[in-house]
Amino acid sequence: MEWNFKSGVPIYSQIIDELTMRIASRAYAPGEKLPSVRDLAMDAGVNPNTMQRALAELERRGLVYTERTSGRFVTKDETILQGLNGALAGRYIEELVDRLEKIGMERSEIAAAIADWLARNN
Amino acid sequence: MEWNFKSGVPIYSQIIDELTMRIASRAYAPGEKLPSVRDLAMDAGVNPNTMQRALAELERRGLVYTERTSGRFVTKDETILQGLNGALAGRYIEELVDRLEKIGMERSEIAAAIADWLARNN
Amino acid sequence: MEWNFKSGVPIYSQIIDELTMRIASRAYAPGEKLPSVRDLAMDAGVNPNTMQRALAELERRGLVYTERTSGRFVTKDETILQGLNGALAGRYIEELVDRLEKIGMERSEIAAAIADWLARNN
Amino acid sequence: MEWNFKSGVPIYSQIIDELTMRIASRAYAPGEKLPSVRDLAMDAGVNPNTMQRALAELERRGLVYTERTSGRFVTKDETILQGLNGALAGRYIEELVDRLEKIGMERSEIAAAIADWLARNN
DNA sequence: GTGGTCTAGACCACC
DNA sequence: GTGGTCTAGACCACA
Repeated sequence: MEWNFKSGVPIYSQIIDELTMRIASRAYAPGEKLPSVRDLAMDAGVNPNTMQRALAELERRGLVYTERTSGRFVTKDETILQGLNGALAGRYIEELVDRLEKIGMERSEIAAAIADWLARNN
Repeated sequence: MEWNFKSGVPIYSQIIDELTMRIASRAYAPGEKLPSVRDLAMDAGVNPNTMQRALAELERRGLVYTERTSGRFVTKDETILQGLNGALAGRYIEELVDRLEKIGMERSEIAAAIADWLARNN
Repeated sequence: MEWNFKSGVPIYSQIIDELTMRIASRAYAPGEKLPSVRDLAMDAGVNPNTMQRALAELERRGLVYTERTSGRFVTKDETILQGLNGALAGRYIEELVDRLEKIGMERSEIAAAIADWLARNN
Repeated sequence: MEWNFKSGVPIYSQIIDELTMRIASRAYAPGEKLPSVRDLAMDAGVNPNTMQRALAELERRGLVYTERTSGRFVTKDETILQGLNGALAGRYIEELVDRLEKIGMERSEIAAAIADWLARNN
């Protein structure tokens, strides 16, 4: 697993994104115990407090839950996990469209380009 | 314009990507004179040698050309600029598909999700 | 049992309140022997002198009595215990009304809100 | 204004409660600029980070909003402020009922005691 | 000046 | 060992 942080964006926010992605992709499976805050922090090369902050936010969003003395676990709520996929997909698609519009493509061209790409790389 | 570099990826390569994007999006218009290497380097907060290396590569790719005594200019070759758009678009689309596959979506779901998104955000 | 002391209020006074509450709620039953001053002090994390002062005041109020050689006991006088309930209830109710007035509610609104709450949580 | 913190309860959480109360009571009026994080922190005798955390939570709840470089302001959204009153009132009433039940009173006695108190102190 | 982020290091409760 | 809280102090962007 790689932890590449862009400058100019809060690290804790990038951590949230990365962990969200791992949960959505089931790299961290539902019900699975996450590494400890300290381990995750060391792995990512950040301060435990920073990792703690990211995990607290994930908990607020219902993606993980805390078992006081034994650790944090990925939610088993499939409703949340499904919604997660939809939300992430939407964000990613929007980012693509933004990028393509930024280089001057119209919505119709974008749709065509994607359809074309998918046809050629199926 | 922002210069946010990810760690773990060669800076000069990220510079190439950024400048390519600016040329493709016509932020640097065809025939326009680019800022000096020194200015670009300072702006990006990198060593001038690094910026020089990136520009040399762009020149090799035909995106810019050097006027010996007066500086570097964006190519006016529309064929190249058009091809650039296609290439960039392809890379972006591929990245999206990768991301969506990473969170467990099938090609068919991906196509559906994009079509859906475009329909809802037209 | 928890002993959480607010700063800014004399500890012995908070101890009196807490013990009064325990007696009113029959957590310390009528006629029951209280723990020793030293034990109570250790449990509350205060100086034995402080606990002693609080117990003396409870004795003055007739809530406990001292059996010279065997310790302190909760009063068995039901009149006192009943009065205690009334007094405590009055204090609690007053505190609630104060709080609600502090956030801008009128007496009539307060009465309505309480009635409403009791109806919904019966 | 007093800042008395109970031990055993996170300070930032008590700060949230206190500030919520001040907003609900219009001690901090809608649209009013709050003191700076640093000033509030000094006033409460806590670390600025602790105050920051509390304010971030209030912002998440929509009670305050941030104007990047000029400070934090109380929301002007009357809907939120009204809802706040209801929520706070509910919490306070529940706490009273809990207390009275703890000293052995039945719901019917509680209702009677409150009605009685209000009648005597109108 | 403002809010926001990050780190380093401490201490606590829980089991 | 686990998560949670708090402090002290630094640095940044913004206007």
